[in-house]
Amino acid sequence: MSSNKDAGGMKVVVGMSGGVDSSVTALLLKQQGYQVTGLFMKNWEDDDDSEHCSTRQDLVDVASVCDVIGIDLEVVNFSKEYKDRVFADFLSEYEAGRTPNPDILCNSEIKFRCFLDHAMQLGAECIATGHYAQVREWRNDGRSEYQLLKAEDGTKDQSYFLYRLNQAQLAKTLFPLGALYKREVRKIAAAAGLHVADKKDSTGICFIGERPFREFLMRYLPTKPGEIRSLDDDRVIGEHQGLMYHTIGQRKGLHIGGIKGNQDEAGEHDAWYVAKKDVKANVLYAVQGHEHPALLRDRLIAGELNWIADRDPHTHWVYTAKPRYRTPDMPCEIDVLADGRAEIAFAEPQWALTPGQSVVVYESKVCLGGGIIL
RNA sequence: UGGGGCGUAGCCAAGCGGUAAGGCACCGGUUUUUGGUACCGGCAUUCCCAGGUUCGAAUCCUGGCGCCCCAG
Repeated sequence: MSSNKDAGGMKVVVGMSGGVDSSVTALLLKQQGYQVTGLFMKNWEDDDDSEHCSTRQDLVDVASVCDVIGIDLEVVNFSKEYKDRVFADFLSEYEAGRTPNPDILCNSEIKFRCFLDHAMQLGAECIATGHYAQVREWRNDGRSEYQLLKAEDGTKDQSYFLYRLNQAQLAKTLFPLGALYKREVRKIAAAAGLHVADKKDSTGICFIGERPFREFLMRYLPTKPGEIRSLDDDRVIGEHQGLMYHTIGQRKGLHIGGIKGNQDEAGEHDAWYVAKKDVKANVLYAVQGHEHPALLRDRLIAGELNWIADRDPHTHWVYTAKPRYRTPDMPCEIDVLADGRAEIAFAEPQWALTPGQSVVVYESKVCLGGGIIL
């Protein structure tokens, strides 16, 4: 975070979800002397049964936390914007056979755009969220540049989800948890008497929440049955209900059991994994065994690039990159191509590189940006 | 209907007289601010059916039924 900013009375709006992280974020800023307002976003209208709707409880939690900390709470609804700028893309990507990461778009389009703009209208000078990441202002020749850094707690680092942010957005952002470890955050919450101290971390798509994913998709993308074939011999080995319900490297949901001739003497089988989608022919290609070579590739092309510093990375320079969230950084070289795309070559083959997912590039602790795998 | 082989959970499959391995699939959980992966756990009182032999059978015998192969 930009700790050199003077906290004296500075007005900051904190995005609060009802979890420990954003609660402690607000608490810390308040303690540091900021003038803090909590803002709860409701960005998804539940047309669902209430089974998966935890936002009601989340709002109750936020209100309680704000009360304890002693800050004002506001509620906004960006459902329309979320639907138009995040969810529409999410659906069209799935329809095109890719596997998008909606939370990345949600950050660049909602949290750090709609929310940021709204905070500015409220007279705030900056916003803060409970992300585990850091922003550093880098001064050089009288110019300043904002860098996005990994969190101190490497196991919780969320810079991956923030790689599409730009200078203007980072300039107005604080990540007070960036230097803390998760266990410390929970301890702080407990010490301050925040009842969310032990609340379970939330998962699932941001604002939509955890729910049976395939069923959820089916509500928007109708089934379209087709063949499942073995990539190796082109044999038909099953049927799928729609390519969009599967992703590269996926094992669950293929319903492929034992096949005569594909087992050892004792009848033991390796599991099958999705290796390729032929959208045009509506055929899903699968491969047997986690270590199958078809699941490994050492290079990829990425599009829709975003470089946080507004300049391309060096060609033939060794960086590291994550081809999906929560995989270790892998050494790689980047070749920025003429058409706004980039080729990334990894030192080691990567497992199940998936179109639609994001590759995020790092130079040590600094997140340089990234793009979407084509 | 001459000869041979086989019928074990949704699929593949061990067992060949001593009281149902294993894998895949599926389900549940853990991990996780996407999807996925990985990990852990669950999953046949019963072996095509009906009789019989035996202290005891999925395993032996008899008769059905159903598949497959070679002959015709």
